Amino acid sequence: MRSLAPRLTGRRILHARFSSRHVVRDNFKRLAAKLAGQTVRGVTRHGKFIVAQLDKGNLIVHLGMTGALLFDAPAGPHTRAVFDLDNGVLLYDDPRQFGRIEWAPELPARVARLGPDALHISEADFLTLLRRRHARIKPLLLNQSFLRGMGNIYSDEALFQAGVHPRAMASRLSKQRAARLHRAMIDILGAAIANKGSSISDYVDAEGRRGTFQHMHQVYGREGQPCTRCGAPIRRVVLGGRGTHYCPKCQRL
DNA sequence: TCAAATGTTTGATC
DNA sequence: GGATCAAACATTTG
Repeated sequence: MRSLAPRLTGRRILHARFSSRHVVRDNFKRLAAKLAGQTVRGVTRHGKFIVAQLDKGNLIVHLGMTGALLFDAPAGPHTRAVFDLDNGVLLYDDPRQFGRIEWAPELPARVARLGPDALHISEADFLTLLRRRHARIKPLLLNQSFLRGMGNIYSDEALFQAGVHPRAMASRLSKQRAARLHRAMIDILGAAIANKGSSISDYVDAEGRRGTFQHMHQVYGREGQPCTRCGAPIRRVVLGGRGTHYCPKCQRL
């Protein structure tokens, strides 16, 4: 977002073309026709969705797990969309094709009706939401209908910082622990943004630069390595189908 | 060589 | 309605 918005806002889309049925569910030609000649009036974020407001309607992009929007990069084997702009070319690359590109006159319900943003929810509201849920906290943090914006890495890191076990029941968290988790989410997301994200294998921003937050991970990807706080080996389990990393000593159930 | 892992969402099923 | 799990896909790693 930080590198994308300044570069894209105010630009005109001259022409667009697509090559992935997975990423683009619409008819390619129909979507291209919707975009041609339109100017980007603004770029906003709705949880993990990127929304470019056009003269008419919105171009909605989700990067999935491996998607990337890149300015003036050479097209490669995983280029799924090409946007010719009046100031260069914007590519959408996505090896696994879990990402999505679509156009809509208004935000579709599944984008508009996500939970509150993890970066903006108040401590009191967060506590209220947690109280209503009979679910383990880690998978719940990943549920975008509950809270928008948290991904797998940052959920593990926030739970570690807050000292909360990933299997803890949301509704049973004490007010103090919920407050610590709220603080940790905002801290972790803020630090990750400041460090331009976590480049595990191939994540890059719109200018093609890798992030550096991966060097600051305390638990994610550190299975078997000593906890930076207590020295106990970091454990990896699967919760809700996602790899989950935590310190069994610092994060008690 | 092959099984398992990877940053996400959805749709089915209970 | 809510919780849980498999599936969509390509590539890397052990």
